[in-house]
Amino acid sequence: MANHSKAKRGIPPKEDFNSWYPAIVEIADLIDKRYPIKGMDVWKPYGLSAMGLIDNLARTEMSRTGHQEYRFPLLVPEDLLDKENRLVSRLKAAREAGVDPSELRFDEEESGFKKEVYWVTHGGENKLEIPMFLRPTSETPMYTMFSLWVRSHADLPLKTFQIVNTFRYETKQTRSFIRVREIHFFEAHTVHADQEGADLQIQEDAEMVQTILHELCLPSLVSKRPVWDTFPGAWYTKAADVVMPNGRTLQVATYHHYRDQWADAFDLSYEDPMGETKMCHQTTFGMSERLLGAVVGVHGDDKGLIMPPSIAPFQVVIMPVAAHSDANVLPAVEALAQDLYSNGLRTKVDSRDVRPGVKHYDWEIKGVPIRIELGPRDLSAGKCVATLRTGGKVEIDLDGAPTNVKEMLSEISEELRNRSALVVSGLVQKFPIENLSADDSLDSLIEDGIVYEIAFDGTDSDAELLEKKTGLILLGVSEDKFSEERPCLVSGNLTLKRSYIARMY
RNA sequence: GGGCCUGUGGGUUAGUCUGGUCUAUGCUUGUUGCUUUGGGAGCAAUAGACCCUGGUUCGAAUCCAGGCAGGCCCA
Repeated sequence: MANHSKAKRGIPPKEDFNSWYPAIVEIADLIDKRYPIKGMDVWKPYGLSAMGLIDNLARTEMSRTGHQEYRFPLLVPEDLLDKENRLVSRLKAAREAGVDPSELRFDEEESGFKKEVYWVTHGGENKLEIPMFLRPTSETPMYTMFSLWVRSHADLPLKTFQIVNTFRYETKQTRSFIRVREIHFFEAHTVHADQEGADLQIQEDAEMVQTILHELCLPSLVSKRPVWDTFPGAWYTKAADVVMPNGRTLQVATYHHYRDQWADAFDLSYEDPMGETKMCHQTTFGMSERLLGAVVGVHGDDKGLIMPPSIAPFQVVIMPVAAHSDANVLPAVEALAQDLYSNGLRTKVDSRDVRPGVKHYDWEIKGVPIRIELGPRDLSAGKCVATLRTGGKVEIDLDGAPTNVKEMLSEISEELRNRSALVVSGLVQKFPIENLSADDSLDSLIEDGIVYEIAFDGTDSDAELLEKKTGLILLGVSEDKFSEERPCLVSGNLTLKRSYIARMY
């Protein structure tokens, strides 16, 4: 009977993550994938609401740190891209010139977004003189304007952000929230007088990412990306990766230090107090609906989603029970809802005319943290029954319910943090051998779905060997260094650098 | 970039190989009525589909070609 009911909604077991994930995002009514363009899903109210709450976590952080929200146009004229491409190819040339050729990777690709954008070539019937593309990210449009806005040191720092949709013409397999063609994108861009200003900004970004991930109850691995994986035009790139239950890592946030490289390309300079013209230093910080994808993937279970209370569209759902047999039930439910609501809790009353079990299952699938039943029996006792999505059922007094509920919500958050930390600690393991050479066979040693921790301090070609042999990708150098030196997996050099290799989304 | 597979009501599925009683099956969902309400109740009625275009054929969901859409694997 119990098994039959699961099959009804068709949720595959979470063990089978590759089937579970795409099923649950639709069954929980976050999105509808049936729109006939690959990688472009329709956001449904429940999903959009959760995403909006995530956006607000970001907005809160932005406002706390003195960023202002802007909105730039969607279309970018092609000629603006030239600046960006010149910058990228110049940096690439410089890098190749300054580096021992043996350290270079063989598979250097053409940089920039040129091939990955959607083009607008016509206005009505007329072909456009200068084609335009849909922003894949907004450096180009923003910096074009920044160079008009920034003139003096008094204009700095300029701290901006926007939350907009961006577009990438993905040819690879798309997955809801994880790899999409229309991206719900958060991007913060800052301009500073000098490198120190930008350095501090990068620190601030790192803190904001951790604050947001804490709210979402998600652990992460923070790494400085390898040079070849650095954002085009950036001095360096750092990223936070969340380990999904199938052992693949999902990059959920990146922040880039540009130094003055982009400023140079966009003529972004200012006059300092001495009257001298100087180049600006810049940073960017980006996140997307991948945060929601990580929440879904990490916290959900066989029964459905589990929403962290901070972004649950409904933190509490109240279900009247046997309201037909006692006229006092509905008013009591309304009073309780009002009490919770006025105490800042996102509350929903489910008074649908269906059996209580249906309501339980529905809200369980959607991952509502707390479900409250209130019927004649409770009413006479002045109590109600609260069911936690993380497990357990308790009776609570109607008097002072908001305080109780808030406590339970923070218990749920803690529980989610503990659970996700436990899952990750099982998925991240030490590499099976200490020294890797070209002749080693790893087939029997490397386990599918595991993130490996390694000591690595090799060249680009060492990294290439490592990636080829393992079939995994190097995330970069972790913020979290080893406490004592260890030999690099490939080169054998002693190092403190801790790195991870994994299959990435 | 290379290879493979699949398109049947809102969802899922039978039928396709071997063309014809297919007037297209079951489950689920939707709607209506009765009934029921402390974890997916029941009965009845009703609604809803062969991706598109062309071809082969007396006859196409079924075979062929192209298109569109989706999925999988490898680099």
